[in-house]
Amino acid sequence: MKNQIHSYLNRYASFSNEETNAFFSYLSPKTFLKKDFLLNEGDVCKHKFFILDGLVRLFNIDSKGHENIIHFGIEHWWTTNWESFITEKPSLVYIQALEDTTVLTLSKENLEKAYMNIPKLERVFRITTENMLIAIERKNEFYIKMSSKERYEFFVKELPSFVQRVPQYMIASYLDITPEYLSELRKKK
Amino acid sequence: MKNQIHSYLNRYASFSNEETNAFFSYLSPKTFLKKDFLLNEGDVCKHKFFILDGLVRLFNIDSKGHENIIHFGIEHWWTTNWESFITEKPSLVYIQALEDTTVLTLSKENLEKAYMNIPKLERVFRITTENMLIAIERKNEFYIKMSSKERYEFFVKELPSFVQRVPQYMIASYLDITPEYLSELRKKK
DNA sequence: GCTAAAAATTAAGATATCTTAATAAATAGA
DNA sequence: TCTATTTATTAAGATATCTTAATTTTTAGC
Repeated sequence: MKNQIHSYLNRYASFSNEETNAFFSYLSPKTFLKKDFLLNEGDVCKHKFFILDGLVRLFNIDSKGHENIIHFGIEHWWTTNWESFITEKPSLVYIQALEDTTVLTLSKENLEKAYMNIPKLERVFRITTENMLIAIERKNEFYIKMSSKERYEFFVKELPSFVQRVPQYMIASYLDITPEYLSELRKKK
Repeated sequence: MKNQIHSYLNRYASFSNEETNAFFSYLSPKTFLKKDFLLNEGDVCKHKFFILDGLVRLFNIDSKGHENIIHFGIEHWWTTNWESFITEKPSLVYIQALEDTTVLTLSKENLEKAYMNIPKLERVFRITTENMLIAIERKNEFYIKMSSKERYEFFVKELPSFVQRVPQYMIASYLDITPEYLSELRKKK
């Protein structure tokens, strides 16, 4: 567990064991059962979650009562509702475990303390945020110009493990396709 | 000019005049005429641009020869092709001035030096990157579930100055609508 | 002010995707 | 193993959006 954190930090700057320990002390492990909510709509998101094991989805419910999945999160990803976490406004989205999921939670309070005590962390999170930005932009660019069918094929090719672990109707939601139409697309193929 | 930078930096941490000057020394001003390219497809993006005055678009050209606008950039925004800048791979996109545009350029080399000499900058860019992430996610969430018509109305409401400064067919491209269909939508309204 | 180029509109027909509603298949819990 | 619940499929009709191509309007350069 501490190893995972140590190697994570050292990808972007050099951290001594003491520094890793210091950062680790700001984290607390927590387990969520399948279907538990890591974050509820309306609550302020006070944590970042580093997923050690499991799978979560971030979604909202629109005016028609439909769930729209915005992201999935899996092992070794940080997940949070950025907007709520940073602005401290109530979350418009839910984060829910799709499998039993173990995370390390990092509160905003602790994160600010960590930045103060270990300034090098600014660099780590600056870089990981940049990487996230790239990932999101890349996804957008691909997805915007692909048809529903192409999006699905791309998803299956790039993220086959999700196809195993996530029900099809949730993948449809993530790809912004109705489950019925996705079903048709799969038949045609 | 230096003022703009000083107040920009001090939004996120406290910088002395000396520190601001030090950062400023890493920047060089440059002017692009309307239609000039700040970045060409195929080139590695070696700079971030802080726009002092003017307007640019970031776009690519798809397999059918159509231009797809991904972002606009205006005064007081940083613009760059993140993916190419960070990974140092050839850019898949163009950045082009839509008006005569004055920028401060910051090379990757200088940025790394600046991070070394003024570590507080890590914090500034960590925070601005987070803000960008929020902005992109917010845009995605809104846009994904809006119809073409709603997207256009939202754009007009939120960014009226763009409607003045950018030709309609480019707004259509940004909103992922054909110019013909946007024209119909405007008529119906 | 005139002309060429760029931008916007119009309209008809084509297509992708959605909606609804019913049914079938798969899965989880007792 | 059985039953209830969840998930996936099917099909018909509706709709949003695109494609193409021609026309009009606006803008920029001389």
